[in-house]
This record gives sequence, structure tokens and C-alpha cells, in this order.
Amino acid sequence: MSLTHALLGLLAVEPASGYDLTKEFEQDLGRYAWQAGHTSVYPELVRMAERGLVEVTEEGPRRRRTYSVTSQGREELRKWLLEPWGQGVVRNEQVLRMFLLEALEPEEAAAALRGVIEHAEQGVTQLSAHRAHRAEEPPEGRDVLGQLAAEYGLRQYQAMRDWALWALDHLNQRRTD
Amino acid sequence: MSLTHALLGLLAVEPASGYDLTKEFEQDLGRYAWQAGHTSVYPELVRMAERGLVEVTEEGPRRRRTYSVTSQGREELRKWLLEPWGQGVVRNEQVLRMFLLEALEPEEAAAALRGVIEHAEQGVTQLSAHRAHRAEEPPEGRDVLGQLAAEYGLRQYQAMRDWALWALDHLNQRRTD
DNA sequence: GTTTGACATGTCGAAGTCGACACATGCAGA
DNA sequence: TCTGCATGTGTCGACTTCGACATGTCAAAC
Repeated sequence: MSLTHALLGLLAVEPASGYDLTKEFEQDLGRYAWQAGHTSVYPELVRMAERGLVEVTEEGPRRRRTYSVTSQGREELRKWLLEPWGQGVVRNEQVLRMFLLEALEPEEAAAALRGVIEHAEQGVTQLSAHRAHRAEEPPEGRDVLGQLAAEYGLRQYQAMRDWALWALDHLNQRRTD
Repeated sequence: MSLTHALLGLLAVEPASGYDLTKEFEQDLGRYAWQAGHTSVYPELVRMAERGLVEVTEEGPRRRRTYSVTSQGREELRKWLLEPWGQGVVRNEQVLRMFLLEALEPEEAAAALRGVIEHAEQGVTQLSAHRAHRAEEPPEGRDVLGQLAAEYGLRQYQAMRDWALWALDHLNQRRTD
């Protein structure tokens, strides 16, 4: 299961509690790669502990339990990361919508595409500002993952914008045929 | 549900059977936007027919049933497509793996990143060739969706490659600090 | 002292997804 | 003629995910 590996990966970078991990999924990781709520995270950590992939290494106030990856967990993660790159799970509601705009009347599709462009443009602007801001103090620990995700997100938005511009152009061409 | 809308969108472009729709999910649509097997498609079509979103407009050999969108279905699709662009469902195993490479030892991470670059490069090459080939005969019907998807896929692969190049460079820099 | 809000973990049922299994048809080629 | 293959549709159980609900703690502000 991918959730298992996502948790394994996060914990491999730095030990954390279910609460910390849940917040991670609300950041860039959840925005571009994999989503999970706390109702998935907590039970999964218990199952992973039972399988010996992780263990509780610290107990803090408010029942906080900090998990760390065991050597077995690290091995499982490594195995998964080094598998050949095939077709994995893909599920992206926004991209689905982009493709299906074709089903609208040309005028409405064009308007929606302009919406996509604006949305992507905003994403580019926001992440660029974020990057400039981060250049001053290099990230550590799990923040490095956040930086990787943010960089990817930036390129994603650029690709989305370029695609939408192309699609709009393409639509206009077909309209004037 | 997104599956509902995916089917609605495909049928809005062109009436089709569950079998046709399933094949569509095996193409670019399933590769970049949304996956679904026939075991999800057939029951969903029945449910959608019960809700009045689609209807059987033709019965062919081998129990083939061709579905079409009803006006109610078209309205539902339109409503969904014109909703404001927020954060939808995102699930991408490959991207997840890309981010988590950070958890590997620098040497292994670098090797894996070079794998990503090669993989993305292949994707770019393949889709570019596909595009050149398609330039001769413009697509029709559902093929237009395929073209939109392929164009998007091409930009995706480029973004993936660029990201991986950046990440590799970034990794080397941190290694020599 | 109490209220507010972030911290922190959990259950449970409904809904959605997936792989395994199942079965029947029409067509093309050996 | 028969054999294989793509076509075409379906069920079922296991697993995953998600939202709603529930509970308690600690610190700071008021």
C-alpha cells in the first residue's frame, strides 16, 4: 500500500507522531502526491508497528507517541523506492476536469480554460515567491521533502499553464476551420 | 464522485458501451487523470442510469449496450466542469516516490533520480513522436480527448525531467557542502 | 478562573476500489 | 470445423478511504 510507504518515507527522514504526519499530508505532499487524513494515519501506524516496520520511540504529553522506522521498515522502503518505474496509482481530479472541458460548448470551454490559466498562473506566482523566500535559509529534516514538493509543484503549474494555453489556441483553430 | 463525471464526460463526447469506456481508461486518460477498471465501470453505469444521468440508446451483438448522456446528465456535467478550481483528489504513486527518494542514501538517491530522468526522457520522446505522427490526420470524437491528454502527458514528462535534473543538482550541492 | 484554540488520538459505518472468478458471443484463420 | 482471441458484461469479497463523531490535554490570553 502506498500510504504505508509514504509514512515509512516521512519517518525515515525524521521520527514523528501521527499528528505531525497528518500535517505533512496537508502540505505540498498532499497537494501533489498523496492525500491522507488522520483517520487513515493513526490506524495505519498501529498496523505498521504490528508488522515491525515502525516502533514507538518516545512518549510525550497529551498521549503523543513518536514513531521511528525500524531497520526492517527501512529495508522495505528501500526496496519500494528502487523498484522499476512503471505505471502506479494515478488519480487527479483537476486533470480529469481539464481533459473533459472538451465536452463543453466551445465558448464555455474557452472560458474554463482561461480559468485554468489564471489558476496555474497564481500557483506559479505563489510558489516562486515561496522559493525566493526560502533561498535565505536552507531547509532541514522533513522540510527538504517540502522543498522538493514545492519545486515539483512549481513545474506542475507551469506545465498546466502551458498546456491550457496550447489547448485554448487549439480550440480557437478548430473553431475557425 | 469523480468516476461518475469521468463517464459523463466521455459519453458527452460520444455514446459508448462500458467496454469502450473501460478501454478509454487504459489509454492516456487513465495514465494521467483517472483510473478505473471494468468492474467499476459497469456497476457505475447502472447506477447512473437509475439516477437518470445516462440511458441505453442502442443494443448490439454480445449484449453490448451503448449508453448516451441524458439532458440531466449533461447539466450535471456542466455544473461540475464550471465549479471553481479548488483542491481535488490527488493520488500519484510515482510523484510520491520521487519525493521520498530523499530518504535514501545520497548515492542511491542520485542513481534513482537518474532513473527518473531516463524514464521521463523516454516519455517525452515517445509522445513527441506520437504528436508528429498525429499532425497528418487530425483526430475526431473521443480521440480529441486523447490528444488533449497526450499533450498534457508530454508537458508532464518534461516537468518531471526538469524537476529530476534540478533535484540531482541540488543533491550534489548539498553533498559537497 | 475560565475560555479559547492548538495539540493529540481514536472509533465506526458508509462508500469506493480492485482483483479474482465467471460466462457467453462473434469472427478470423488454421 | 474448431480453436483462439477480442468482445462484452457481470458478481463477490477483501481492502482502502473518508467523513462524522468522540474525547481529553496543555498553554496562553482574558
